[in-house]
Amino acid sequence: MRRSNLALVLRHLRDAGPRSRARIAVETGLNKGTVSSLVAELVERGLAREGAIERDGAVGRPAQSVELDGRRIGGIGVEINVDYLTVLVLDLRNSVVVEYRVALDVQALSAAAVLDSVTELAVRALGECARLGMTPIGMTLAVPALVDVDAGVVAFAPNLHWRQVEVVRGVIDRLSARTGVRPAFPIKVDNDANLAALGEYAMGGIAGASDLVYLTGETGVGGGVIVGGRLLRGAEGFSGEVGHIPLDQSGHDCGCGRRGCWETMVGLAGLFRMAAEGNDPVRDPSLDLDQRLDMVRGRAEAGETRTLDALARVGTALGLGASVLVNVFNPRALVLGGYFASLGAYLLGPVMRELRARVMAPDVGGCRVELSRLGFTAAARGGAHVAFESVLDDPTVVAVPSPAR
Amino acid sequence: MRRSNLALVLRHLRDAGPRSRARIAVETGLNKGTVSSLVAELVERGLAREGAIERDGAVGRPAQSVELDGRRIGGIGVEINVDYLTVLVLDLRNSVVVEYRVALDVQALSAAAVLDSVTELAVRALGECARLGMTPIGMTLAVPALVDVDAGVVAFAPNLHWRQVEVVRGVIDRLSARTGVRPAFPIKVDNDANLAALGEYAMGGIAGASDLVYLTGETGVGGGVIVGGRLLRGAEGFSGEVGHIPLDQSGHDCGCGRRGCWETMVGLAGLFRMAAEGNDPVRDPSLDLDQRLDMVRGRAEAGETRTLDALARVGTALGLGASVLVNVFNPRALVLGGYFASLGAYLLGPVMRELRARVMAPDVGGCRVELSRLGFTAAARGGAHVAFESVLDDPTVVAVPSPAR
DNA sequence: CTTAGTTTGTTCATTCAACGGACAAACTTC
DNA sequence: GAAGTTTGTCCGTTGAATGAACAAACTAAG
Repeated sequence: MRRSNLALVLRHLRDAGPRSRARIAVETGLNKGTVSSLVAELVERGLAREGAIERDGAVGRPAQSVELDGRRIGGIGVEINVDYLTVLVLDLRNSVVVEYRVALDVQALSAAAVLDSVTELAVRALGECARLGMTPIGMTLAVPALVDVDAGVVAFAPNLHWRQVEVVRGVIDRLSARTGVRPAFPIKVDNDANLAALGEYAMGGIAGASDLVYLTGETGVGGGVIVGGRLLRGAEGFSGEVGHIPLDQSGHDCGCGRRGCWETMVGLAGLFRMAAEGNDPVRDPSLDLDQRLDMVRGRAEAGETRTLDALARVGTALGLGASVLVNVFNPRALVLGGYFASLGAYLLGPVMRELRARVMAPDVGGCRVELSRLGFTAAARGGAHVAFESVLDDPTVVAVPSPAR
Repeated sequence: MRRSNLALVLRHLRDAGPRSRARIAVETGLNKGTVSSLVAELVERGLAREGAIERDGAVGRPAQSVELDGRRIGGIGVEINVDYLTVLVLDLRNSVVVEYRVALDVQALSAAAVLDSVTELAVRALGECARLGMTPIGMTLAVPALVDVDAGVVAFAPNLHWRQVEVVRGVIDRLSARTGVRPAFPIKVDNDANLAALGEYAMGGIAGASDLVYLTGETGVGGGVIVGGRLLRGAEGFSGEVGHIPLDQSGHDCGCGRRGCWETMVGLAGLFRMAAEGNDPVRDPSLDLDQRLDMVRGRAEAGETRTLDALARVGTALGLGASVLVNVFNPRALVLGGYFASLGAYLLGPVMRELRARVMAPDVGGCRVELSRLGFTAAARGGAHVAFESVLDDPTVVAVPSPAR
């Protein structure tokens, strides 16, 4: 009971912002005295603090504002992707406190070597946390893969060439070896699109939309879905496989062995194929992906017809597939991430046109289409954020600091 | 606190079956004394009762079994479909207590006339409840339509030719007029496939599978999805629109104005088109649907090639579309209802073949495919069942009967 | 047949935490 | 300067879960 009311007040403080005890009492339906006691405990645990005195000219005694104190605890998010690692620490207010990003050719390295690098960055981040007086409360790794979340194992990551990698155990062992103690916080792995969807939900442009579909354009198409404020995982954790919807039987061959899968139409390979001839540097697989994308963007900005045409076709195909998801989920928002976001200016028009034409519910079912503003940090942010769920559900997991010496 | 623990014990009793107080205490983590007190209150409210004394040869004092007492309260489910009405009363243990079914050409009648008939049947069902000493606890109407659940309004029901029908208000007004008092229980409307999905979840062959996709084959294809034990509704309640996934651009024209929608391939019209020539009675729209379906089944049983071929093609198309949903949701079960269930013997093979070929997760993601055993009562059962959710969430909504005179 | 051991379910004193009301503090308004 | 308002704390009351003790109803062993 105490726990759930502590959680209630803490969540309210986070969602509604700083406010007086009296106002919290009215808004949560709790008693004033109860709120005082709960706030005192939250302050003691370093999760809340008193802010300014609101002397705003209203009659009566001025209110002593109470606000979220994020600085005492940190959530750590790690993203392992094809050519980079990101480690990022968030405070309870979702501000980025620490961010490291290093280029790493993950495909060329063994999983063990990659986890070594991850550990390296994590140790640096933990050191920085300690310096700032932050207690790390949890760490989540985002991987573009089918992930067995409960076991902490990456089952299959085609783009990393990983199969059955015990990520959680690997990281725990390495951190223990490096620091001499087992990490005191929980460590998890999850699919990158899932975590990015959570990141968008928690701190993106449409934060708080409790039903949203996140699509990320990379080599393939990744999907993450929030339903009723909770991440859709499915019975075995394999949900969100949207890339292989068969939308064009006469289309191109897909890596999955079939024909005309959605990702052959809207994945990066599809874009490059449509945008340029075979000998064009845009289609040179030895070049850096970002570089090739930049070339596409440059040509589009210059008004090159073929490029614009390719983008329009990708946009139409994106809208076609998105309409399926919008019909099925009726989300409040559709968030486009990955390269869909960086080339969004050219895709949004066709996407909206398709959605308007194909979504059965009136006015696209009230669904807004947004470009991700979190860019490539969405997954790491989502990962860092999940650590806070445990605190938001039960604030007593944050220990009361031992009395001053 | 009291409420949530009452709910905890009641749910446990329903899900786990009859058992002693001591066992409930162990299994719920509550104190023995607390459980005694909670059970006493549940008995007082007529939701539980003492059963047999379990003298099963074990050492120690024999256990006094406690079981769910469903008989005191009833949930009412109504299904309004193209050519029939069903009204059905369920007790808390999901047994059918009363069931009425009448043929009604809903398309030919005004919405007002249909609601009159619904009221007629509901009054009969309420009378029967009273005779059995049952208190009606809620009533839900299932309609094949886009429904605004919060407003209690059918927004659009193409097959009934309804648009913006205030169903809930209409039924409340008519019941009030007929009985002289406003109904004391909440009345709701919802989409039929949604309610059927809930019915399958609560009492179908795979009851308790907290992630399931329900597909019903009728004129079109209806979809209902349970995610994490809760019905997927979407931001505006328009989720589950699966019939218009564009799977065959070269296909037939769809009523929605586009081409090659999934339901042109697997809806009844598609089946009849593939199974017979234009002048065949199977394609005579003036005949009864059930009759035409019986003809198809008869020919299939007789081994007629063209019919079997058509069923195989429908099965393949069904599996193709289902693979999209299984990839997106990764459900524990896919339940086929409507005509998919009655002709399931001929569809299951091709469906499974497609799923195995197209679902990315290993072994179809652990998804079982089941034919609905609730048949055409699934939606009404689901509707009757939703009334119990409020009791299961807060058992105090069932009043303590006033002391004996 | 008696005694010991086990399990069930109730009773009761204790404890935890929310609630309602009283009240002091700190303001504005008249 | 008095009256009115709003905030936040204090404190006695209340509702409900807990733990321990205990009676009841059995089995098992000698």
